[in-house]
Amino acid sequence: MKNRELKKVGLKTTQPRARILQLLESNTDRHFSAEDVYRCLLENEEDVGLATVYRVLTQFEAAGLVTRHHFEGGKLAVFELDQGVHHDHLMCLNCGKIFEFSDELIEERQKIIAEQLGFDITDHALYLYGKCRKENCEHLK
Amino acid sequence: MKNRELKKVGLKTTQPRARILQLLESNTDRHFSAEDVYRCLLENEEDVGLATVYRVLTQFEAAGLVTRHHFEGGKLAVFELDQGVHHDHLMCLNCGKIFEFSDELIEERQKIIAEQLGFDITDHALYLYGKCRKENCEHLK
DNA sequence: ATCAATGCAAAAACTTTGCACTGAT
DNA sequence: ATCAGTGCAAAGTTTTTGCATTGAT
Repeated sequence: MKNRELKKVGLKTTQPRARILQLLESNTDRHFSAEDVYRCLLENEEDVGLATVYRVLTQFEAAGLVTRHHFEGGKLAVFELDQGVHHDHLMCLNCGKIFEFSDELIEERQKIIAEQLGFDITDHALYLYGKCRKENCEHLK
Repeated sequence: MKNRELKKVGLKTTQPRARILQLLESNTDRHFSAEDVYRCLLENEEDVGLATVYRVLTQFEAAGLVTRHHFEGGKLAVFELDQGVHHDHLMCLNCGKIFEFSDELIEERQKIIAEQLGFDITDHALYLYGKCRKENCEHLK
C-alpha cells in the first residue's frame, strides 16, 4: 500500500519500510524517536529490528521523506514525516508538547540573510522553547 | 584570572573550570565539542579528565555561560561561549564552517508568534544550512 | 536466481556516574 | 579541616556495523 511513495524515492518496498512509513503517516502530529517507532511496531505485533528502524529512518531522511530533529534537552533524535510544507517548532519545556507553525516573514528574511552572506540555503530549522500558559499543561516530573 | 566570571555564576574557581573558560574565551569564533576542549587542553599540557570537561560544560550551560548546539549531521553536542548578544547560525554543508548572524526582524517575529500561541519564550535557536559560494570553501572529504 | 534488505548480536560513539582522592577556602 | 570538585574506570545511552539469513523482483 505504501508501494507508490517508496518507489518514488527509489526505495524497494519491504515490510519494515512500509510499516514505518505507515506509522509516520498515521501520526503526522507526533515526533518519533527510533525507539518510539520500534515500540509502536512491536505493540502492533509488527516485529521489526531496532537496527532496521534506525536504518530505515536514515534512508527516509536521505530520501527527503522525513526530517530529523534534536530538540533541546532531548538526547535522542526524533523524526517526523515531511509533508511538503516547511514548518518550525515551538516546544514547551514544562510539558514537552511540540507545536508547529510557519511564518512567511521569517522565511523571507532567512533568504535575504543567506543571500547577503553568499549562501545557497538547502535547509533550515527554527526552534522556540518556552512554557505554554495553558492550564492543561502537565509539568514534566 | 577567570576568578570573577566563575564566582559571578556561583561556581568555585578550580583549575579545570578556569582553563576551559579561558579556552572558550580565546576562541569565541569556534564551536567546541567536549572532545575538542579535551584535546585542546591536552595539547597545552593542561591535563583535564574528559569526564570533567563534560561536567564543566554542562555546569557552564546551566549557569548560562555557554550554549549547547546540535548541528545537523553532527552527532556530538558543541558548545560556544555566550557573549550576551543572541545570535543564530548558518552552517556550510560543504566545508562545515559556521557563520553567525542576528536579525532584529526575525527576533521580533518570534515574539509575536509565541505570544499568539500563548507561550513564554525562554530560548530559541535558528539554524540555516547551505553551501557557501566562496571560492575558498574546502569540501569535506 | 539474484542481490538488496533484515535481524541479531556485537561494537562503536557519546555521555554520565560511582568512588576514592585532591584541592580550594 | 571541610566539603565540593576531580580523575579514572566502569556503566549507560543512543546509534552503527558485520554477517548469516530472508525476501522482493
